[in-house]
Amino acid sequence: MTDGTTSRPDVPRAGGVQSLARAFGLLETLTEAGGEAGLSELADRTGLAPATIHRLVRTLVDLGYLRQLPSRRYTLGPKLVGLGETAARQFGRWATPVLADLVAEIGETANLAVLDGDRAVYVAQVPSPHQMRMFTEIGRRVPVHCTGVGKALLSALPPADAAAVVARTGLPAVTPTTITDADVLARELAVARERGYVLDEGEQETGVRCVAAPVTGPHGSAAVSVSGPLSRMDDTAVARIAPLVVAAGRRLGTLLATA
Amino acid sequence: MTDGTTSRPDVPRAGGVQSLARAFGLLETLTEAGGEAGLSELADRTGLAPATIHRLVRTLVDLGYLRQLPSRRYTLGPKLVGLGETAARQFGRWATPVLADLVAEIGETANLAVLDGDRAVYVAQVPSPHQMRMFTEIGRRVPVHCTGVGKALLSALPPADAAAVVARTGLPAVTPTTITDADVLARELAVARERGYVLDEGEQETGVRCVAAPVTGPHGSAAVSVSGPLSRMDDTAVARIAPLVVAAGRRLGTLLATA
DNA sequence: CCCTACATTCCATGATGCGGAAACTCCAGT
DNA sequence: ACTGGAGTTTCCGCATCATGGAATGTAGGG
Repeated sequence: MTDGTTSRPDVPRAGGVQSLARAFGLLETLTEAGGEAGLSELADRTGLAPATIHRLVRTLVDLGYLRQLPSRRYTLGPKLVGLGETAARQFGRWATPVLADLVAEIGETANLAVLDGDRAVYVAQVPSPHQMRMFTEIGRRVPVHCTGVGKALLSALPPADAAAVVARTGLPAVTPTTITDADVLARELAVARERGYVLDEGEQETGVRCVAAPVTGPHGSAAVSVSGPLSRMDDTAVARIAPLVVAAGRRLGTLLATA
Repeated sequence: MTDGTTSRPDVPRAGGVQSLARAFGLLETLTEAGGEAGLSELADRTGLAPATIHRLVRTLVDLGYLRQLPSRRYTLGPKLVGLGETAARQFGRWATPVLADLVAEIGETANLAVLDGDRAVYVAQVPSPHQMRMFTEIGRRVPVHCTGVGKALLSALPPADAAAVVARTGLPAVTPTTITDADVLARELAVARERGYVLDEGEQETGVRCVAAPVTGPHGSAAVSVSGPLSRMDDTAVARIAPLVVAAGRRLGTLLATA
């Protein structure tokens, strides 16, 4: 280590335990590599010595957070599923009451999502009492450019950062109304910043309309959304719903900072 | 690695990177503590020096895997949700085709679950084409004593280990048919080991019948299940379904060892 | 207001993780 | 079958890095 190797640009502030930062870096690298990778692939991607990676990865396998396939490649292990679920439930604990209030007032499904990397992850949900309702799984990761929560999360970011996320993920069309132009999206985000909420007009699933608002917090921010079928979510309904969603976003922000 | 010292629940087994083992131990401790804990509580539970814990925990906070609340207590962070979801999806990738075959043959929802700690976690699912179908979220953790997959997982364990799990979790009644006696459960597990599959007779949700079989693998084992409403899952149907589920369990076991 | 409990920072110590290089394993080519 | 090579795993000496006791800072409770 003769040169200043602590200045790794992609893994910014590693002022803590290096082996830990490296191990989690490996987990993320594995994720980026499609959830499965060999040792040398990890070495190439991270620039670490194979021996070092092997020791870290071996430890993770022993602990059950990684699995080694018979092909000697590595995959994320079952214990991570449990941890992730507990983490999601943790968020849900303080968010669910607020979401439940929203559902009680509005009658449509309410969701809470956080930004993880370049995707939005649903961390809490309260379903609508209607027969026909949205079907969103907690823990599900969705693109940011075509979802209410995704756009709300982007609107809370500095425009440059939001643009960077979009540049990385691209804007694949999921439905006919999906926004596929970065400039159009940027303009919509500007509007969203102005009025405090954002609409999703069937951009991920046809016939589903969604109102979303950011939850401003200290660390990574979050977003609330309410979504339902077009038949119930007409313009009048949206006008009534939007302020409620924005208010819920504020309440959640306060909770997140206080609780 | 064939020595039987893996039965040490509190201290994970050294041999790897200690700071890593300790950090993940802290994450697990945090989970056991209800998802939220202060520094000294973690110190009490783990027996580590506060300074050591603080440094590890600080690193995890910086990395986004832990959140520090304004009360200075710690919670699981948002990044764990994403990792967990990716891990679950990873399992799903190779399991889904097999589950889809099951659904095609049987017409009922098929699930795959793994044992995580003392709970069963659903890691993959293919829903039935029927209107009325099971509603299981991926990543959901359910008790072992009252679910098909749970009992199948237990049946794959050595009887003593299965008994230990049940002793820790207890047998709370969820429905009128839930098994609440450890001996009755032990006897049913013995039968299951014999014939290769296990039934869930509305033990977690009334009116739902479920056929489950273990997936024997090298590391932690898994379990497949098929579940549907009593109206469609009569005795004749079960007799037809059971061998298919057992066969799927074998196929998945082979895949898990080969893929 | 002081006092106690808890969280955080400091710092000398040596245990612990590091990585270059060698041994090994699994395949693919001939 | 034999050989070559890419990828994986083990070895081991060095110094870096994590460690934890003690000191300092920071809320809440009496």
